[in-house]
Amino acid sequence: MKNSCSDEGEILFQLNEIYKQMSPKFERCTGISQSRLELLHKLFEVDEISQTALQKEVNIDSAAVTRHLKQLELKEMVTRRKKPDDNRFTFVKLTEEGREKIAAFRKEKEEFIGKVLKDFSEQEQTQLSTMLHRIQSNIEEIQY
Amino acid sequence: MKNSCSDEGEILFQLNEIYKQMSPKFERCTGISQSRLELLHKLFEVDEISQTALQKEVNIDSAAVTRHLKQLELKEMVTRRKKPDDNRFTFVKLTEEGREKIAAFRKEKEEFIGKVLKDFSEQEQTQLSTMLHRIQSNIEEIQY
DNA sequence: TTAAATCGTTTGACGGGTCAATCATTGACT
DNA sequence: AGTCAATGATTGACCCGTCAAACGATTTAA
Repeated sequence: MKNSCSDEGEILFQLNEIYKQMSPKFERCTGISQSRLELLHKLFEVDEISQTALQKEVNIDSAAVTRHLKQLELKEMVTRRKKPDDNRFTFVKLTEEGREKIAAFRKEKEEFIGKVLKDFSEQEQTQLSTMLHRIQSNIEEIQY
Repeated sequence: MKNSCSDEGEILFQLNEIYKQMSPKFERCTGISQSRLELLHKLFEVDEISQTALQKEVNIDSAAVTRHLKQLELKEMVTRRKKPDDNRFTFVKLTEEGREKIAAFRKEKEEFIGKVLKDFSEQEQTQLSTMLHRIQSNIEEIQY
């Protein structure tokens, strides 16, 4: 009750601010957006995967996935082809060039993460992670 | 080093997920977006304010502020007028209707926050808030 | 076998954010 | 006074996300 104006609201606000401040810096430092890098990471782990399968791994709309992949195709980081025995599916795959570039992105990302979590002990990190997980669960339970 | 794949990366990922999952739910539950509500909150605290002054309080682009205010004006939640002695400025002010509506939004927001932080003790909340502040500071230090 | 339902993908319209260019107004300088 | 710079607001182009509608391909059912 009485703390609703001190910490409670503040935390939501902070989560928001962190996101808004971190996203653009991440993009500048690493040279790629978080969403797109996440997409590439998933592609890195597999050989070839259909778009919907990929979409389910990442938390973004299938429309957005299509658009990302189109642009990545233009940049020749991925190739796409129809699944031979079921033309509804399109398979996506990293190009050699793509695989190489990802390594560089990963490195930038690691550096970035290190800066964000500077001065956090391992213990603090797990503690924070646990709390964030609890928040995530709470959010999941909220129904519209 | 060795924990870079366990917690470190996970935390950034979580912060992202929380934002992406929370924002749409917030909007559905409260009936207004976080940014717009923040704008209204600032307006609530003052009588009349110029757009740039408002923009500096909130962490969004002045172009976005202009667009928000135009829409809020259409909905008759705010009024805008040129500053008499310096026509470059436009002053913004809540309408009576606007002030009343905000009360309702606040209530919805409080409820929402309660759900997000369910089962968090007061101590845990301050602990979390402190850590988030540290992260914010770290982010601020990062230069492009 | 044809009609309907389903599935994966794509597209269009929209909301909301950024940056860069522009406009009107005002202030400062000569 | 007249020019030039600074300031606040606006606009246009773009990125990235959503939803809903459409489209082709395939499967199901009559």
